[in-house]
This record gives sequence, C-alpha cells and structure tokens, in this order.
Amino acid sequence: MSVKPKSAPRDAAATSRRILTAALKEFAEHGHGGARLDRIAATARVSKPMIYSYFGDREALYSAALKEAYVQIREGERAIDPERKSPDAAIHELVLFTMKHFISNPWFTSMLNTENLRKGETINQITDLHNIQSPLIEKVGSILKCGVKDGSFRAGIDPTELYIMIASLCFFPTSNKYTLSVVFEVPIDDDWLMEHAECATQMVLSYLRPSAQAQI
Amino acid sequence: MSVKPKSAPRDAAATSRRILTAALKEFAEHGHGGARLDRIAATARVSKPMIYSYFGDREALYSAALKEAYVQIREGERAIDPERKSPDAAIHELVLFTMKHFISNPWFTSMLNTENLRKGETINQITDLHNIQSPLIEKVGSILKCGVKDGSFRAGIDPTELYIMIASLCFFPTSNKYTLSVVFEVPIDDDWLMEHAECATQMVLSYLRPSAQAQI
Amino acid sequence: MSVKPKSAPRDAAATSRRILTAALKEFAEHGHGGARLDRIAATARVSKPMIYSYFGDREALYSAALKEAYVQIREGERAIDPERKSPDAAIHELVLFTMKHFISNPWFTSMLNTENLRKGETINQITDLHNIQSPLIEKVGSILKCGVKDGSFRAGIDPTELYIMIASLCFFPTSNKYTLSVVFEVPIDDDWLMEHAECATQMVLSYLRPSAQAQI
Amino acid sequence: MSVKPKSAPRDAAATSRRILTAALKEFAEHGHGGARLDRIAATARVSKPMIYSYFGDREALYSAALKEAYVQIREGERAIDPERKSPDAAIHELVLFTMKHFISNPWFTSMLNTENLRKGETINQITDLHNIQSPLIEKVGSILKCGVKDGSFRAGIDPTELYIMIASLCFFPTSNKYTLSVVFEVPIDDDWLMEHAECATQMVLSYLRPSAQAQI
DNA sequence: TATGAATGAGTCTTCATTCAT
DNA sequence: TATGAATGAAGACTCATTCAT
Repeated sequence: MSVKPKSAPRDAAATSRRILTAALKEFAEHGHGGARLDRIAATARVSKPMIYSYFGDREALYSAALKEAYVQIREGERAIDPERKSPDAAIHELVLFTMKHFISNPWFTSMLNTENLRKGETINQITDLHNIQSPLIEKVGSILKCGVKDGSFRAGIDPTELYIMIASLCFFPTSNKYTLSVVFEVPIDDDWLMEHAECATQMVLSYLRPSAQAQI
Repeated sequence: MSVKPKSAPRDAAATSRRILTAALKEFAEHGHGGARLDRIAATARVSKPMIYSYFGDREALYSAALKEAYVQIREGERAIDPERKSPDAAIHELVLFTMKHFISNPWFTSMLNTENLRKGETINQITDLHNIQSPLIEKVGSILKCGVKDGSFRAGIDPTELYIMIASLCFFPTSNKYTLSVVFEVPIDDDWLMEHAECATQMVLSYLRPSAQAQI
Repeated sequence: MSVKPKSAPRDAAATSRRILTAALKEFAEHGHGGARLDRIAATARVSKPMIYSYFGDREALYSAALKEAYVQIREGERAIDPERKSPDAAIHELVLFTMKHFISNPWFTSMLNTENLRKGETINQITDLHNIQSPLIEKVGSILKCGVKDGSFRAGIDPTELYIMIASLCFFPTSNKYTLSVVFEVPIDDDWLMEHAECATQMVLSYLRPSAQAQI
Repeated sequence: MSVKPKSAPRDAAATSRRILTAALKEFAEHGHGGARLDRIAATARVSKPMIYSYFGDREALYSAALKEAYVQIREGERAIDPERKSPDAAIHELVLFTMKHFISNPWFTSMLNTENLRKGETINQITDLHNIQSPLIEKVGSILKCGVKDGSFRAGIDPTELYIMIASLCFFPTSNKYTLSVVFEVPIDDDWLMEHAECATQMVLSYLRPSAQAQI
C-alpha cells in the first residue's frame, strides 16, 4: 500500500512550484542582475533545463517570480479583518499588521526594490492587474467610513493616500534597516521596528482626528 | 616650474572624479549585480585599466560610489536652514525639501535600495561614519526644541525617530513610484509626489501637536 | 483473427514513415549540424522517444534519411522512358527532366550538399548500394547506342561521364541559385532554370555530334 | 637588434586575420550549424572572447567568413589571363583553371553549399557586391568576342550563361565527389577530375562552334 | 506502444580583470 | 600615466538522450 508522495520527482506541478519558490528567493536576495539560475536550480533541486522548459527564459522566470511575490503578499493581507473593531483599534491593527507583514516577508520589499530599480520594466507588462492590487485599500476605506460615522475621524481622507502613508511608515525602516542601522549607529531589529510601528500608529491616528485641520 | 593644468586629460583628480560619477550613475541605474565596468569606463571616457589603477577592483569602486552617494546627498542637505522660521513652517519646509531631494536625486534612493538588497554588506565596513550621517537630525532636533518652547509641539519626541518618519513618508512613494503606478493605476509623477508631501506635512504636524497623546 | 488497421495511430509502419519524412525534410533544410530532433518529432507528430525506438540515435536517423533521399529520387527517375524517342529528343527530354527533378525536389540537392560537406562520412558506410544507383545511367547508355547506330551521335562516349555532365549542368544553377542570384544580380527562378536547360541541351547535343572531335 | 615578429601576440590585424582564416576553415568543414567557436578559437590560437571583440557574434563571424571566401577566390581568379591565347586555347585554359581552382580551394565550394543550404540568408544582406562578382565573366566575354571575330565561335552566346555552364561542369563533380564516388563505385580523385575537365572543354568548345545550331 | 519529465554535456556569450607596451 | 589586447571563469541557454510511467 504505497502512499503517493506529496512532491514526487515526476510531479510537474510540484516541480514548477519548487522552481518558482526558489526563483522568488533568489531574485529577492540577489536582485535582478545578481540572481543566478544555477542557484535557483540547486535550491529547487532540478536541473537547469527544467527551468527553461517550465518558464521560458530568465526574463520570464523573473516576471513569474514578481507576480508570485504579489500573489503571496496579497494572500497574507486577506488574513486580517480589522473592520469589526473600533476605528482606532482597527487602524492600530492595520499598522502593526503591515509592519509585521513587511518584516516577515522581506523578499517582498526586496522584489519591490528590485523592480523599481528596473523602473518597473516588468511590472509594466503585467496584464492581470487584479493579482497585484491590495485588498487593504478597501479595508482602509471602510475603517475610515466607520471612524467618520462615529466621530473619531475627520472626513475627506482618501483611502489610497492613507494606505500609502501607512505603507511608507512601515516600509522605509524595514527595507532600509541595514543602511539605517549604520547611519544612526543603532541596530534596527524586529523589536525596534515594532516599537516604531506604535509611533507610526500614533502619527496616523492624530492625522485622522477631526481636530487636525490643514494648518499651513 | 611647471604649472599644474586645471582639468587636462592628465589631471588625476578630475579623472578619478569622472570615474566616480560614472560609477555612481551606473550602480544606481543597474544595481550592484547589473552594473558594468565597460559602461562606467565609457561614461567616464577612460580605459578600463584606469578604473583599476584608481580604485582597485569592482567591489572597491562600488564602495567608493556608495560613499559618494552619501557625501553628495548630505552636501545637498546642508543647503537648507529651516531653523529660522516658525516651527510649523520649518517642518513644512523640511518635508518638502526631503521629498524634492529624493525626487531630484533618484540615484540616492537607488543606491539605498541596492545596498539594502545586499544587507548592507558594504556599508557595514565603512569606517568614517561622519560622512554618512545626516545633518538634518540636528536640525530636526532644534526645530523640535523651538516648537516645544513656543508651545506648538509637544515634548518627548525623539528627533531621529521623527526624521525617519519624515524620510519614510517621502522615500516610499518616490522610490516605489513604478510599482505603485501600476498597482494603483495612477501615474505617480513629480506633481503627485509634491502634493503628497503636503499631506505628509499635515500628518507630521498633527503628530507633533500637544493635543496628540498616546491613545491606545 | 484481428484485422490490421491500415493507418491508425498505432500503425508502426506509418509512424516510422512520418518520422522518416520529417527527418528528411529537417536534415535537408537545416543540414546535418543544424537539424533538431525536437522539430522532427513535432513535424512527425510523435514524441521524441519514438524516434529513438524506431531509428536508434540521431546518426542512424540521418543515415536513414539520406538513404530515403536516394530511394525517393531514384523512384522519380524511373518515371521517364526517353528511349522510345529519337536520340536527339531523348537527350532533350532527359536534360529537361533532370532539371525539373532537381527543381521539384530541392531536399535532394540539399542532402547531397550536406553529405558532401561531411565528406561522405555516412554514405561511405552504406552497404546496399543498389538503392542509390541511378537508373538513368542505363538509359543514357541505350540512348547513346541508338544515336550512334542512326549516325546522330559519335561513338566512344562514356554513359556515366555524360550523365555526370548533364547532372552538372542542371545541379549547379539549381543548388546554388541563392548565391548566384546575388552574384549575378539576376533572380534565378524556375523559369530561368528551365530556359537554361534548353541551352544545356544544345551543349550536350553538340558534344555528341560526330563532327565534334577532340580539337586541342 | 630584435626583429619584429610577423604575427606578434599583440598584433591586432594579424590576430583578426588568424581568426578569419580559422573561421573560414571551420564553417567550410562543418557547415553553418556544425561550426564550433571553440575550434575556431583553438585553430586561431586565441581565446574565445577575442572572436567576439573582433567580429561581434557568431552570425557576424560567419558573414565575414563568407565574404572572405569570395574575396580569396576572386583574388585567385585574377591570376589567369587567357585572353592573349587563341580562343580555343583560352577556353581550354579557363576550364582547366576553373576545375583546378575548385579542387585547390574546397572550402569555397563548401561555403557555397553551406550558404545555399541557408537559402542565401547571409549573402542576401551583403551590400558591397563588387567583392563577390567574378572577374572571369569579363574574361569570358572578351574570349567570346575574339572567337567570333576570327570565326572559331558562333555569335550570340551570353558570357554569363557560358560561365555558369563552365562552372557547372567543374563544380558538380568536385563538390559532390564523395557521394559520386560511392554511387558510381569509382574513386573520384584529382586526376579523374582533371581528365573530366578535358571532356568538359570539348563540350564547351563544340557548343561554341558555328556549326552548332539550335536543333530541337 | 507511447510520452511527459528530467538531465549531462555542451555551446554561445559576457565580464571582471590582467598583460604588454 | 594610459590603453589596446588578451583571457579565465562563469552565466544563460540548448539539445540529444534517457527515465518512469
């Protein structure tokens, strides 16, 4: 009574997946120009020709890895449901989640950096955009609505703009932790980042308060 | 008594500078792994052996370019003097300046991304740290002090932390404009970014207000 | 008592034939070094392992294709029967036929070129020579005999030699039409070639005339 | 007193020439698809990167080799000057020369075969056609004129057409000697070919005679 | 019989680096 | 100082061939 192994040598889907995972890791760790197909093959435990047979050439593999990065990160974003909490708590959760998400998935920020270094050459050619759009925008929108309704937040805030600000506050110190650590002579580790997320939350909340009016 | 020619072909300093500028451009545009010494030589109008004789090997050249990126960016930062304005106006100026600075010097954000992709491998070995530390931290500190004194800002804000937040709000949309444009289906150009800087200013100011207390 | 299906997918002979035809096409079009087993498999609508099970390795397949080229070309040559005409008309028909034959079966001249590029490495190992010998030699022989008998041709002409000359006159412009077109800046198409065959006929006939004696 | 060696290691022109010669040999011997840059580098005693630095890529090298084949063969053709002899002797010399030329420069026929296998893909893109045009055409023209004038040849023969016929008679048995040897079970060696050239001369001369009129 | 999956062994090409002048 | 010439080492990609089912 032999059990079919979950990722048998001749399981094409599993092989393809192993390659994709390895490619994502490699491109994230070494950038577009620094990635090596040899290493991807080794990590995925396949021969190099397999990569070509499954994905085409290097460029196509990079493109697939980039898409996969978005797919996986968006997948994770669907996990949270801050809308059932109070607006303040929801924002808090959202900021902490975003920070944690960037910390736990450093390959995503790396892929973003890599792709932006390339001026979006590849992402510009992606057609199925829904894969890369964030479900968080909608969630931010409904949190804002709740907050406005119960008087905790002021009106007129654009969800996308707010989301970009939250992402900014979490992305920059995470993505640049190596240079920042040296520049400020302070090791920026996960604890530091999570502390920072609390400050960021305060900043966001104070921005949302009705008392915060345009002052300049 | 021979007169030293100011920028003749045999002017070592000028040659070295041309190489460094070209290297900075190349590493910023193509990343660490994608940069090509051929192109650097061509851009600098020198032969490849010159690069070796002036800088050593590729790694050393990259290191020099990274340092140069900080030197140049810090140079630019010394240009502003927001301290003589009102605290609010000073913060406003600081945020706008930071955004403009990132926009005008995209090679700097690129170098940051590139170096962080490498986990700071090179910046970790830099010894003369003063080159890379920002004069803005001090300026933020004195702005904060003024603001606290005249009652516009609350006390207890760490200048470094605040600076990181300002930098975050400016860096993320600038550095990631290519992917963000696709993800949000909105072209993120310089105008958009400067508009965004106004919102960021509001956010920072509301965070600094005495009324903004820790609320969660 | 099972009935053998005539050309079903499981008809080994038909499969083998499809492979052989595809191989002949591929080797003729791309040469020995340029042929690709992938393309042969695709053209023949079989999987690559089939090729190996039917023919062995690449070399054996090439050998089979070369033999097949001769088999097919000789088959075509059996179609004409110029012997019943007048000797002059027979020569005329023979030359025109040869030209037309080369034009209609370009893969044959290609295979000849390919194999001669390889210095006959493969054809040298062919054992069943009768497959590759031309029935036209005999026909040339009997035409010559008739012509000598009725006084239109002189005696002492070797049929093989004459056949080679006729083949030469038809082969060269057909096989080299691409380079010749460029060199002479004249498009050498089928019409040009058939016109040329008329001249060739004249040349051959004048050579056969009793009045043509060795003159130098 | 050191003599500059004729083909010093750092002599770019000599190196380039060695590569070209080696490439011509390799492409002629193995065809377009069968040629190996490794072998060319080895034969030319250079490293592979040199090939790229001097010629670009494989295709460009092939193109250069093809041009070189024509240049060299045309060079050889300029050596003969049959026009000062009697028309008959001139034709005789021309045919023998052509045969000898093909025999002595087998790489030329090989390159022709190779390029025609590729349907002239490369020669079609050659722009400086004068390199590949044969000086023999003119010579054939003036021989014909002399012959007509002194009554040995008939009028109305096109020099190009005649040249193609002479080339045909010499090219076919030379280029296809390997297959012909097997097909006719006769070793076609240089002696055989030169004998054959005598017959070819007779054929050409009889074709040129005023008595040879269109007869069919 | 038939084939999708897999790979070892090349082949072309690039690039950082050094040599010779 | 300066550079054209040269290359070792490695990377992307291909292809004939075999394996497992």
